[in-house]
Amino acid sequence: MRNAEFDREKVLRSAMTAFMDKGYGKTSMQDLTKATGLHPGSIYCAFDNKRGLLLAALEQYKTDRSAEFQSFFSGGRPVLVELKAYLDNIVQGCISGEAAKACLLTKALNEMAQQDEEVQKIITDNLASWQQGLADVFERAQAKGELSAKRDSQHLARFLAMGIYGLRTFAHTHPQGETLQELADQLFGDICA
Amino acid sequence: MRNAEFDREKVLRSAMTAFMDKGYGKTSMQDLTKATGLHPGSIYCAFDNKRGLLLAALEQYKTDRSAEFQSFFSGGRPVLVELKAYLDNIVQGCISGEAAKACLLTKALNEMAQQDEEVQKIITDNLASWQQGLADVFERAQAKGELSAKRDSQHLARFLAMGIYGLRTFAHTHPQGETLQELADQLFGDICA
DNA sequence: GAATATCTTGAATGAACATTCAAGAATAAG
DNA sequence: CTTATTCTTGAATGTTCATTCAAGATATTC
Repeated sequence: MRNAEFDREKVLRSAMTAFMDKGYGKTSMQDLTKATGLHPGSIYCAFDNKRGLLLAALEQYKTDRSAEFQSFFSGGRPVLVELKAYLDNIVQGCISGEAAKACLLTKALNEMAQQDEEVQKIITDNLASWQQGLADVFERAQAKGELSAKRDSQHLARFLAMGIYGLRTFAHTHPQGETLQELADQLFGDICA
Repeated sequence: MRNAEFDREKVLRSAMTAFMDKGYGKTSMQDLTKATGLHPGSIYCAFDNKRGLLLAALEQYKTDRSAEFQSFFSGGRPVLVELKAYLDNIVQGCISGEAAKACLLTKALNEMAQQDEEVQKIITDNLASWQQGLADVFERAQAKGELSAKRDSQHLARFLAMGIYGLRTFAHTHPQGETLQELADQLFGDICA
């Protein structure tokens, strides 16, 4: 007997950032061995192949981001205050340029569209549940009377999701943090008016 | 003496769609010879290499989209009506799924970010001039009294550009046309309120 | 119509890549 | 300590890819 030596979470997180930096296609197996510290054989033993490593990384990404989301909306403060903090955090991520200014999901979605149906389904499912999370937030804000119930929470969530997608792409063209913060503030204001 | 036999514009347009379908990296030279009808040697003679073909395709894309933009804002109708038609046209493009629902610029930008500085600069310059075009439209609407001059035209253009980027990414996850049209209408309404 | 310049063709080249595998190393069980 | 099991290692494999180039084809010029 003998146990695997590597830390699965650490490996998946480094694979994640490698994929985010270069994209799935341009990330070579050599890049991945360097990033993870694993040798090719170990990767193939643990994850089948490069695509399997992507799938596992996506799973880990989902776990990590869900936890992050929960921590932002723990309920200690007014819902809209929590939402504002969440948005500001996204803006900061765009500014710092960490991991090519894109989340793994949207980056991979842009790359894989119409090429790998299974991956695409995993990604869109993840994004849909994130969007549902936003809808729940709006629902809660409306239930607590912080937000007019005139607009449907699902509508609001869709619009915010669209705005966040757009913000990330916009960040690629405008690295200036001030402009991004302004846009995010306007987005927040339009939704919570 | 002898002149080149192929139609440069046709070749570049087919290269454009090939790059949009698969992305630059995953579009092989074989794909490109099939799409353009040119043999490898001809491509290398005319465009130096695969990257050169991308650069030329980007140039053609800029020309084509500029012409399209001008045709939408020719001035025959109220500016805001023209703008609405322009937005609806983008929504239709997203629905039909033509060319992976993304414009070549944003698709390539997502793929090349932090990898090819020259290509990135060309793309961001193109996007900046498109955004300036939108700002000019808002300026004109304000000058004609169709739109309140309270908000800066540059601000409005930034917000609309962000919305359109977001709409395209959103379309990847939600193929339903109804939702996209709703989002576009809300975006238009928020801006031209 | 001959000469010349240029373009076209597609097989050949070498590099980069994902993947495999057999040998070696390390741990656990007896 | 010995044996059995599993993990690790990294060179080898075969494929795919961008790129090159020399031979062949075609148009223009004189």
